[in-house]
Amino acid sequence: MESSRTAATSTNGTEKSRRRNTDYLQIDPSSTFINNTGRGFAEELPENFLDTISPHPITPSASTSSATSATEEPATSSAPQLASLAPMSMSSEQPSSSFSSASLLSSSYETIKNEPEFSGSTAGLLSPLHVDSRRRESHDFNTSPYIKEEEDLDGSHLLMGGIRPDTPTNDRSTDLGSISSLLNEDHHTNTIGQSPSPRSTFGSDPTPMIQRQLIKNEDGVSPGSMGFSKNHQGYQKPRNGDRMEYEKAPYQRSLLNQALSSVISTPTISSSNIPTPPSAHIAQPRRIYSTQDSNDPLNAEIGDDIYIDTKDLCKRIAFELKNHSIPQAIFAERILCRSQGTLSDLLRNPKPWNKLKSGRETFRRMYNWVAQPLATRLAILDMKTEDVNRASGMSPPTPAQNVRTHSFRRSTSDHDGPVSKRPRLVFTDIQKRTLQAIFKETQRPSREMQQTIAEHLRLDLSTVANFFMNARRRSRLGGNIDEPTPFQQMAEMYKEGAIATSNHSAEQREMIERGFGVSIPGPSHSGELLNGDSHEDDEELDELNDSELAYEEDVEIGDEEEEDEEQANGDILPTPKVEELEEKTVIKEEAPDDGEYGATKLAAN
DNA sequence: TTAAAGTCAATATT
DNA sequence: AATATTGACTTTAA
Repeated sequence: MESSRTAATSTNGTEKSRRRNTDYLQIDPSSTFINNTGRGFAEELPENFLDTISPHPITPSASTSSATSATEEPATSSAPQLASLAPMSMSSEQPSSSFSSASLLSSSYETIKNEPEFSGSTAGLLSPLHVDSRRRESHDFNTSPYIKEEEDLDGSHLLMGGIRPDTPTNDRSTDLGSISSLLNEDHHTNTIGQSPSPRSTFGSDPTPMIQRQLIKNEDGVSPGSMGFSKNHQGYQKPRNGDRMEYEKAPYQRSLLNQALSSVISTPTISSSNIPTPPSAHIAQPRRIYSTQDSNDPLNAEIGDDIYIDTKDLCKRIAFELKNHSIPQAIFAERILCRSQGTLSDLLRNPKPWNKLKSGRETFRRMYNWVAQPLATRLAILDMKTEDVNRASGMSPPTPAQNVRTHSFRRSTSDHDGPVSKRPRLVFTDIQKRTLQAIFKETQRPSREMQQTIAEHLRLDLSTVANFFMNARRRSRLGGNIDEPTPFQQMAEMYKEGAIATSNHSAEQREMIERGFGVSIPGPSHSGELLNGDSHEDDEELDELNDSELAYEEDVEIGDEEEEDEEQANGDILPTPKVEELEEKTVIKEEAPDDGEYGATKLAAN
C-alpha cells in the first residue's frame, strides 16, 4: 500500500493522500485558530510552552541525547530490494499445482481465465513471495483468492532476504532534529529534517497486477451480474435483542440447506481445510488436519506458508457486507468477535499479512467466512459465535481478547450498579495541534520531553505517551493515501450505482471486477507488503504537510515569549502564505468523490 | 518496564 | 442507523 500509494499519488490525488495521515501530521491551515495568529494558544498554553519543550532550554543534555536517539532509529529496510521483487513475482507465478483444490474456491469465485494479465492461471493468486520454504503440503487454503502460498519461486527468495515477516518495521526514523531545531530553524526549508529521499524505486513501478474475479453464481446470480445486485438476499436483523438464534433466519434456512448440500457434495471442500457448514458438519465431521499441526488444524498456523492478501480480503468483506446489508457491528461481533470500530479500522487499513502478529486470526476468520457459500455466510450471521466457530472451523475466537474489565472506577456511591462509563478524553484543539506539530518533528520524544509536553498541555504523561504511541502506529500503517480504501471503494461503487443494479454496462462491470480483483503483491504492493513502513510515504507526507506544520508551529511560537526563543521566533515567524497552504490543502473541490471529504476533514480539525 | 500490536468502546461523523 | 475516529486498555515481546 505504502509504496503504491506513493507512486500513485496523482495530481488530484493529493488531498486524498493526506486524508489518513492528516489526522496526525497535519494541521488545518484554514482553521480560524491558526489564522488568528495563534492568539488562542496563548490562552491555553502556558507561556514559554515551546521553550520548555525545547530540549535546549530544558534539559540540554538529556533532551539532546534523546533527540539523537530518536534520530537513530533503525533505518528501514530494504525497499529497493523489494522493488526488484515485483517483476519476479509476476513472471514466477506458481504453476498452480497447489491450486488443485481450486474447486473449492470455485464455489464462490471464479477466476477469469481470459484475463490478459493472468492468462489462465490461478497462479496469479499465489504470492510470489517466498518467506519460508518450509511449507506444508496439505493446505487447501491455497485455493482462496486471498491466500497465496509462499513458494520458493525461482530465486525470488533471493529478494526476500529483507522481507521476512518479521522485517523490522521502522518508524520513519527521520533525522529530525530535536524539537529545539524545530524552534530554531527555518520551517519553510527545513520543517522536516529528513530531506525527501529520491522517490523510491517503487514509486515508479506501479504495476498493479490486478486479477479480476467474478463472483460465481452462488446465489443464483449470473456471473455477468456478479451478484452485485442489491436485491440479493441480505442479512436481516433479528427481530429482537436475543439474536443469534439459528431459527432467527428462516429465510436463510432453505438457502442454507441448499448450500450445504452442494457444499457437501463438493469433494474438494470435504477434504479442504475450509470449514464446513454447520449441518454439513454433522453429516460430515470436519476433517482434522492430522498432520503436523498438533492442535486445531483448521486454525493452524497457515501464516508461515500462506499469504493472505488482506487488502483484497477486506475489499471482499466490505463488498459482502454492503451487498447484503450486513452492519459492520453484526459481522464484527458475530463472526470476528471484535467490535464494530475495530472492524471498521481493519477494513480501512488492513495491515499486510506478513506484518500481522496475533492479528492474523481476525483475518483468518474473515477469510473463512467469505470462503463459505453465500447461504452459509448469511446463516452464520445468525448463529451463536460458538456455532460460527464450529462452522467456520475455527477455534474459538481468540479469547474475548481485550474485553475491558470495566473495572472502571465506579462513582463513589455506586456499588454494584452498572459501572460508570469510562469517560473519554478528547484533546482540545490546541492540545491536538501541538501534539501533532511536535510529532511531526519528533515521533519519539524522550521521556523528559514528553513530561514537559504533558505539563504544558496539562495532560498526563501517560496521555502524551499514548498519543505518540498511537500516532506512530497509525501514521505508519497509513492507509492507501492515493486510492480509496476498500470500503470506500465499495461505497463509491454503490453510490454510482455500479453495484446496485445487475444490468451494468460493460464498463461498469469492468470497474467492478477491477475493484474486487485480487492484486498480487507485485512491484508496488510488494513494497508495502514486505516493508509496510516505507520511507517514501512518510517523506511524501512530510512534504505535503511541511508548510502547514510550519505554519502552525509558527503560530505556537508566535505565542511564545520565552527568552531562549526569541531568536527562534524571529527565524520561524516568516510563515508560508496562508493562501498557498489553503490552496494546497483545502482546494480540490473538483474531485467530486472525496474532495469534499478532504475539505470536511480539514475543517473538522 | 517499555514498546508495539490488537482492540475496545466512547463518541464523532455520515 | 451505520461507519469512522481515536485515547487508552490488554496482551505480547524484548
